[in-house]
Amino acid sequence: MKLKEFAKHLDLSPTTVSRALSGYPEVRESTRKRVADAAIRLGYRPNINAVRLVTGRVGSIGILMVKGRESNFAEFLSGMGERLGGEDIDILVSPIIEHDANDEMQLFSRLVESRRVDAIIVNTPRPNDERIALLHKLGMPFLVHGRSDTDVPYAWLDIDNEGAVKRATAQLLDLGHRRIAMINGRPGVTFSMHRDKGYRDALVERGVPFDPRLVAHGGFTDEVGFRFARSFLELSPRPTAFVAGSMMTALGVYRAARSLDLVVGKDISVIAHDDVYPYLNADNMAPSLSTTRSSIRAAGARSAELVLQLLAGKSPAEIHELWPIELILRQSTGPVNATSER
Amino acid sequence: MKLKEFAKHLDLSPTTVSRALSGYPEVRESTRKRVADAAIRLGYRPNINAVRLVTGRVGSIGILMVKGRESNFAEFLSGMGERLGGEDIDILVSPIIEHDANDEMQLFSRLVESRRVDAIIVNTPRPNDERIALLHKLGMPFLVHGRSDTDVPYAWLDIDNEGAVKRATAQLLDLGHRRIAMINGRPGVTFSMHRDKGYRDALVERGVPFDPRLVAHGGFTDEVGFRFARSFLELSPRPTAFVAGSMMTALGVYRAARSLDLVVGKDISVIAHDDVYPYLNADNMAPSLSTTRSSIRAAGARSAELVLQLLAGKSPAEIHELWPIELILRQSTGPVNATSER
DNA sequence: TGCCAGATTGAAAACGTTTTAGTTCGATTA
DNA sequence: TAATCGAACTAAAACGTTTTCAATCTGGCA
Repeated sequence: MKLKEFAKHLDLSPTTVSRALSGYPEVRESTRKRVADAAIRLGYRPNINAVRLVTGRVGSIGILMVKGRESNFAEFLSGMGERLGGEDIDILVSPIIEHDANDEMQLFSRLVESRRVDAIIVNTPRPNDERIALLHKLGMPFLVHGRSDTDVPYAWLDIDNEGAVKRATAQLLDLGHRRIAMINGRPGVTFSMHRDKGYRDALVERGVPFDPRLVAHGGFTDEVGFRFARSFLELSPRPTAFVAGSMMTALGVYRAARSLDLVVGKDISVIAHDDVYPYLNADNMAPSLSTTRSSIRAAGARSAELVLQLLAGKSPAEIHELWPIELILRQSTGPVNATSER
Repeated sequence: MKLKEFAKHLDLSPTTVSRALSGYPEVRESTRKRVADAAIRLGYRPNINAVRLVTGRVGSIGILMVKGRESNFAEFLSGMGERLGGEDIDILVSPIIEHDANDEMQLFSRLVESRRVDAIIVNTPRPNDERIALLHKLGMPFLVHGRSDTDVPYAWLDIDNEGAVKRATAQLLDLGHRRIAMINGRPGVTFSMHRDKGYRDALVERGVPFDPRLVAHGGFTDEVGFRFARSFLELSPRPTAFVAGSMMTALGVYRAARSLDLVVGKDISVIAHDDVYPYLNADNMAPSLSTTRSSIRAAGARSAELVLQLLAGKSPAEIHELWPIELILRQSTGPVNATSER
């Protein structure tokens, strides 16, 4: 059913019908009602592509899905979904095969130049991220989940990674730990660097020397957590505490401890960052895991909201949100244990 | 840069330029090359919405994201991405807030009637799924990931859940287990029913009586696995083996066992279904976990391929794929242990 | 030379809306 | 009474492509 045909049914012009459905003021209330009812009854719905062409607005937000970053991606996405559920706005997911910076830039250009999306969400930025420069140059509204380090003004939402890790590390120092291992995220991305800084700052403040051999970088998997934890625990003297980048990494650390007959919470302490997955819960781990906690789903929901504000005309320079992170102590942290320092 | 302007630069008509870029045969090779080069140099890209309007093709595949089903969703999505990476096709994710069947139907109607997508993927179907009936009626191409039980012809890709669970259960029976608990997925969806059937059939074939108290249904979370496993293990006599619906559930079972000082692989046996997540690996669990294994990411990739075939005109009735599942035995399964039967 | 087929190219219609620039009509104002 | 105004509506242009139909050009052949 096309607009023209539908309008004829109603004995109105397409103009009036279009205005009635879009809620313009210059149509009589009774007419509007009549149109709205008929639209439902006859099942008329505007062809979205015609609308997009003529208005220039697309009604969708683009986001890249990079292989290997999907666990967080899903949570973030469904957070966006929570906010966007009622709105008439879709999420356009552009899959990207390799994490090849060039490919990614191409994809952004395509998204922008072919007018597929009204705005874009950039995730896991690096310092001086060229994606940010590109989008700024192209004049496409965008929100960065995380932060970069660049002259370009941009809208962002980030959690206080530095503060969180600093607090976690300080907590472990307060418990008497001096050899604290850090299993961080992939190298080169801003959030890993912020976490590194939080870790070092905490050590420096207490006058504990920084030992680069106790810091590792890698993806957020059980496997990575296990490997690094094992190799750290083979050092002599070995670390008595771990700061882990994710729940998955922490699972690996737990496993490494068990494999060496060490008891988490007694022989070694662990604090991990918890992105809050629906299927895995820090309280439920054995022993329960101390965490710095921040729901990535909430970040997704808020990001969607901020994008809407951006689209409503708010200046990117006014959109900067840094979320504080709570530290939740559970059973995986305890005072340093003399027998375990070997 | 618009087509008209771009064509003027080249001293050609819009017609010829359009044809050159779309690869029609009636344009001279030298002209095509000239156009293609200029397009890159000048950064011309057709306005996708104009193209969509005039061709009626949209170049995107729709999929609903239902809250609470996201862990598998991400893997499936990134599988789709693997296949769609090179194609000029996007994935449109429609978030849906509540798992309210009515809402879901509305959303499907919207997707179809406003011409946002060329095809739709339906996931986690129920028997006699009304979504399938709707899409069939509306004439929208769609692929079901999983199976329903309906008269409507439809294209589907599914794994052999029934066979997998039957084999897993049979294996446990072969090891001498007689009281085998089953922690299945959510009730009412087809795949859970198929798994239930596989479980029962295996018991029946060996003449072991079916005990409904040993079967539970729930979401695929650590929490659910733990709760059910605990309550099963408090039965008397308690089960000596578990069939778990997912890796997450299995983590919960492991935890329940540890909490009761039972050793997995000796005191109790566990076989779980592994959807193959990048961040959690059956080999890496302690003890390593026996699984029925099928990559949901691979299913996503293949689904994308099948949708492309559907769009190329292949009949839905010809698209039926049932994937066999391998059973991989690791350390979590062992012969029934006399001391553990209490 | 004149004609024809095939190879290229172009003009204009079409896609289905929204929006601009009116038009109509009754009520209000001077 | 004539002019003005505002409310409600409409005709037609515009959005940026693809595609249909037609025109032109080229070389081969009689």
